[in-house]
Amino acid sequence: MVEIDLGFAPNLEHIFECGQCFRWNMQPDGSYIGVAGGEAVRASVCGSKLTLDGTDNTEFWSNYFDTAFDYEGAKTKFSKDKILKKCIEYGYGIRILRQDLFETIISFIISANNNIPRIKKIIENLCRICGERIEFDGNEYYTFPTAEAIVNAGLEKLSTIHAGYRDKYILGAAQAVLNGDVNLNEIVALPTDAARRELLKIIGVGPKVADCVLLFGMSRFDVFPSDVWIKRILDEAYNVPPKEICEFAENKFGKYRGLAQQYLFYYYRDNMKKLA
DNA sequence: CGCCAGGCGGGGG
DNA sequence: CCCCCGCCTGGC
Repeated sequence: MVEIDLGFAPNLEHIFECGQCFRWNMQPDGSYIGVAGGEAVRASVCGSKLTLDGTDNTEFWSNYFDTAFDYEGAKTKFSKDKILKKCIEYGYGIRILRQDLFETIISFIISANNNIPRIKKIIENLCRICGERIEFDGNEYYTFPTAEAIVNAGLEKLSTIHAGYRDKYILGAAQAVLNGDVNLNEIVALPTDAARRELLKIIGVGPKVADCVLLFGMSRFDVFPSDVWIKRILDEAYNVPPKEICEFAENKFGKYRGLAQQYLFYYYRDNMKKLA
């Protein structure tokens, strides 16, 4: 078991349901089971700590939950804005997970023009057909596949994961990573704008997917992913039209604007749901 | 049945 | 450069 001290009582729902990840599922007892780093683990809250059953790898999971970043400091600065303050009070436990880059690219290619329940199903199907089987707590789970495993599966087999027209994008991205056309080790070393340009070369990766990859797979907090929800939210909350979102976010929220985006998104998505 | 859901690629103006 | 259309699939 691994214990992680996040400085205050963690809120798993805030972390896992804010739209950044697809492989964590709430259990009947309120804990979450997820797969990352080749391990399946159960995350639960124990007092002020996050505990992970099924692993001894403190180093990996401390990095995954980004224990180094000063969330309290960022939240204090953000709270000068009344609207953001309200969002932070609602989703105070949000953290940006440091997810695997390749997994994030493939996952957000799948996310395009899609909804979360279906995205999760497709990713689980993908892992089942070409990930590695692992066991945890009497059940079977599958690791996220390597680029090589996806290429070896081929398009015909990939068509069975029900990704629709995205299956060829998944295959193409995996091929590009495998043959070196896309070099992930080089991309992570690039400044954000240059890294974005490289990501946009991948067929199936547009501006929104690229920004999600930068934020969730590369911890670049200086991006502000803008999807239909964020467009609605910025119009409603700040009266900012879509074309001005990028500039507005940079000026208003500063270098950690990607984190601000998560607080806004989490609050307003729940809030707008209730209205419907 | 039609519509659309946390975009994107491709084609035409 | 911008805009517009079609798109796999599943749910309503």
